[in-house]
Amino acid sequence: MKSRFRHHDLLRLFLEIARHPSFSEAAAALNMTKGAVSYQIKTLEAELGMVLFRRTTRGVALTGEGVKLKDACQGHFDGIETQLSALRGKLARSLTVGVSTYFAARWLSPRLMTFMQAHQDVQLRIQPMIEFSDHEVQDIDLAVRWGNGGRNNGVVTPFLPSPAYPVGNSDTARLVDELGMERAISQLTLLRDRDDSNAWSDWLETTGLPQQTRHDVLIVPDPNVRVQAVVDGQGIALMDDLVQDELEAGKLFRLSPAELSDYGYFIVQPSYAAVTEPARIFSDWLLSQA
Amino acid sequence: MKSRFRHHDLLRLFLEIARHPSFSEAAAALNMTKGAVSYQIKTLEAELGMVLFRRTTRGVALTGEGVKLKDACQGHFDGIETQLSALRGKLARSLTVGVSTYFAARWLSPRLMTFMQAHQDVQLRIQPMIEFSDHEVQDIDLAVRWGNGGRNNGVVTPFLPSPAYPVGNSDTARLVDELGMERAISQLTLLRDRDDSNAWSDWLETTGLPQQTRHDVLIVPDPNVRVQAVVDGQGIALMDDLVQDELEAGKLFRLSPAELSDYGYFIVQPSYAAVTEPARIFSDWLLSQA
DNA sequence: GGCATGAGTATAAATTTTTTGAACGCGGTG
DNA sequence: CACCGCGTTCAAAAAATTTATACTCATGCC
Repeated sequence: MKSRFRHHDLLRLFLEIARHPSFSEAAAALNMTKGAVSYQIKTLEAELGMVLFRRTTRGVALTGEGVKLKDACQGHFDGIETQLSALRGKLARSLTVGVSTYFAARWLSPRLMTFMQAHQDVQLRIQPMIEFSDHEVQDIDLAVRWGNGGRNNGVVTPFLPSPAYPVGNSDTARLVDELGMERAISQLTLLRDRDDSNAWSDWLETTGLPQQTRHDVLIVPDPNVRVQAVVDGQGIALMDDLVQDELEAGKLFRLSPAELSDYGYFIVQPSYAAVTEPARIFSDWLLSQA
Repeated sequence: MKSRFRHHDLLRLFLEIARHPSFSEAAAALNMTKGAVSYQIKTLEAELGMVLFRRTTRGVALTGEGVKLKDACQGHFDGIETQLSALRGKLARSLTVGVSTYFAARWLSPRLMTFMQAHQDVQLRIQPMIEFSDHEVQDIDLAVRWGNGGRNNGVVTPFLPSPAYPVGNSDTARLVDELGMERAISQLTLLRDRDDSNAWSDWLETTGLPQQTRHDVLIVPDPNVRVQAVVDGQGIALMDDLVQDELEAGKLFRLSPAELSDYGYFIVQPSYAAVTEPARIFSDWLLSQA
């Protein structure tokens, strides 16, 4: 238990040195001094309790034990390095992007083809993501988040401004028409995206309407589900221009001209993830598409 | 090419740390501080350009990449360590002893059985050795050499004194009888064991006979061959009591009472070889048999 | 809700390991 | 017989690792 796994680098170095006919040549090839090579091999020999090289005045040659050791290890180290570079390579060309299904379906999907064609070498995975906290357990390299940019840990870059405004179905819209927003809102369920989201209170502040402590708020984290809930008359929600289709089809109605103008989509580079080349590329592409 | 193979120990350490649910626990198990563990993993992550662990406030868990890396390396490292200990184990129980065929046949052979029986776990190999310089290329752990102990590089232990005296066949013996040693010797070929051996000149000095520069010396390195050459009347040689059989059979005759009393057999522990357990055991056994 | 707990991290100092650079000894070569 | 190239050695320097300590943060327990 005294020495804890401290000889694998030495073994790897030994394999390299064993390829040369002398310590001096090996040292030159490896950018070391011959003294260092001598020291390292001496250390390894002591560690293993065997003599690996026969020293002569013209150079060195492996002993029988040296040859056996070389044969025993070479394959394994080659294997490690092969798999390592395979992993590195695969990693260097793959990218997992966390997005909501809402954003994926309504904005990303239609444009994705152009990215795929321009960067066929990038292995892209679109990972559905509801809660932000999910990325921590899903090994996401990059995320696209909706909101006003706050409350994210990582590097946040705004890329697609998309003001949010309240929408409702036709019945709701009629109610707002009849009673006016201030009275109607007290009768409607406010659909929220997160427990701690302050989107509604931000919006109320924007309009000058009174803040209200309410009990009937309903939390529907997934925007697609939230849209459907609104269509079904479950309440009203703050949505953005990505519901264009529903607005045009008459399934949803904008209830107020007031909007949260600083809301939109942000690229989040999680603080725990390394900034890989594909992440940069995808990030740039997103910005170019906004 | 900047970093030369300096991450295999880190990988091995990573495998070990990955077995624990937290850096703190891993650190305790490995006799390190958690700071050291944190530092090492950070180093490895930087080296590989990937994040291996997800850090939470309760501990750590492997990321997807961490799992892949672990799976990729575990087998290879296990393989290395298995083969290493196999090699170490085999080595620790094997022993190659360099001896002349002469000594092997006439002294060692008859006694070897007792050693084999007493140490059945030692894998013994008797390596024929003519020239001393041979051991350098034959990975010999221990050698038995004849002579007066000089001219060996390594630790030399005298173990079997065996004075050398001149022997000849019956014709030669008769010649010496008739002419006396001093006159006879000038007519006889002196068989030598090595080019640079001074056994004959040592002997001549012992007897007080004049040194002679001669042209007809014949070098026969192998003692068995030398014995045969003497029997065949090729000349005279300095031999020891291991030719007892030939003396008793009347095939050889001792030509003079003068002998080289400091000659005999020596155990040589080559300076380049590690002193292994079996080498020590065999060495002790030799001494006990003398 | 406050606060002790245990996790990973950060930092600087201490310690250990490795490398360097300049002898040196050895042995083969011209 | 001097020279050259090679491996070794040694002290000093440099680099790496470990330690000790403090810090942040989320969790769990009153």
